[in-house]
Amino acid sequence: MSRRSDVLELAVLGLLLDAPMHGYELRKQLNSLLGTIRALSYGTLYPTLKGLVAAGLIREATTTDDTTSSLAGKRARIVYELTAEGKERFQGLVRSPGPSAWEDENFGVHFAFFARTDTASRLEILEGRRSRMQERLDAVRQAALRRRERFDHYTLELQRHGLESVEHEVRWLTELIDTERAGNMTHLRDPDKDPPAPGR
Amino acid sequence: MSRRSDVLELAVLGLLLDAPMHGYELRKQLNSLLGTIRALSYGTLYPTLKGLVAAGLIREATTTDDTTSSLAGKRARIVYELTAEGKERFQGLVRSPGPSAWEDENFGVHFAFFARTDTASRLEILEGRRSRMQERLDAVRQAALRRRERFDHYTLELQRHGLESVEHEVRWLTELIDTERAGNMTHLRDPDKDPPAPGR
DNA sequence: GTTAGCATGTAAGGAGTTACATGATTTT
DNA sequence: AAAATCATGTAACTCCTTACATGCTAAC
Repeated sequence: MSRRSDVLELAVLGLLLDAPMHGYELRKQLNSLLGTIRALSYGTLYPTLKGLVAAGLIREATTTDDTTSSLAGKRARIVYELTAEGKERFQGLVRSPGPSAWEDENFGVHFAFFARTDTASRLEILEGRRSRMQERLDAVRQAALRRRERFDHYTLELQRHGLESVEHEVRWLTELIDTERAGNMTHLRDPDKDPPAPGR
Repeated sequence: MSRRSDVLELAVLGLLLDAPMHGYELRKQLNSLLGTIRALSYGTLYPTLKGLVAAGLIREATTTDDTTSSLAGKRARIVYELTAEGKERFQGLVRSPGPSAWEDENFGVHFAFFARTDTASRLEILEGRRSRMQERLDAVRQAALRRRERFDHYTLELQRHGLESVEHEVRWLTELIDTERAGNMTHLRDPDKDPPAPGR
């Protein structure tokens, strides 16, 4: 039970799509993926994994592979891999993201799996995110106009820096959108037809 | 009961220090203060206010002031004001911030009340924040070096933009720190001796 | 006179963390 | 042999949101 968030589900499935992994390793990958900003705890991760197993999206890998060292079937670690349903679910999550994908907390994760999607989905997320950011710009600018009296030097400085950061992100997003629209990603293959070579 | 977070307490006390207010108004101020990023809900705010009253830090203002319109003592709104203990508590929070002040969620609130502090406290927060940001830079850079293989184009792009943003913030912080150290804030008065004129 | 905004509140629940508990393996 | 790190898990708790419930006032 205990409904897990879509973004965590997406992240776990996405990582397991690249390679089967056990929980501990998964957490490290997850934290480096999220840019050391969010540090997901075991108290969240392990129950989530159990939930995903119960939902039939992942399974415990029975294959006792000894790629790491010479421990034969000791079963200290539990390696998880995607089921067919899990792969489908991942495609579903990554292809029809919905508004939550352009929230601060979720955008990064969706972006990180862009290589697993198509141009349409990428554009949906990038453009949604840009709209969000532009709304934020408008809101702050209007607030600044409405009452400039009650803000002291520091508050104004904070606001100014905030605006600058958001403007910077908007420019970045615009560049990415233009590149996607142009479609001349000569250095990238279409992940639908020809998925990029996995890690090792 | 229900221990409230220090940052929320700081924000509420800080706003009430400027002017007594009722909950609804407080929420709007709070949200514009936090740059429209966090939208604090009533479900958090009102219980917090009750908690602060119970703790003796704020009180319901008995003075039925009719600055807004001609509603005589109808008691639709509950205007809160700081007690002497509340003012002390605010000074305590703002003067000895501790490590939590340079976290993402709290830094902005502390910064917004810089005008109510002294140079030493400001520098403590600014320098702590800058250290945090530099640690983050180091972590990402090392992660990028350790395994450059398994990152695809998009992941790298996300990482690059993240680095750029954090570098931008570090430069900003450095400027602010230099200004504080130089002490030539000629356009600002010392808030200890001569607090800046409140809103209206 | 009804819609929109002001204003206050509560109950239930979501999404996570912290702290704890356990044991195996690797390094010093 | 001890310390560090790997690895898995649970229980309690925190902080906050959502959804609901209520009533008043301003605008159209």
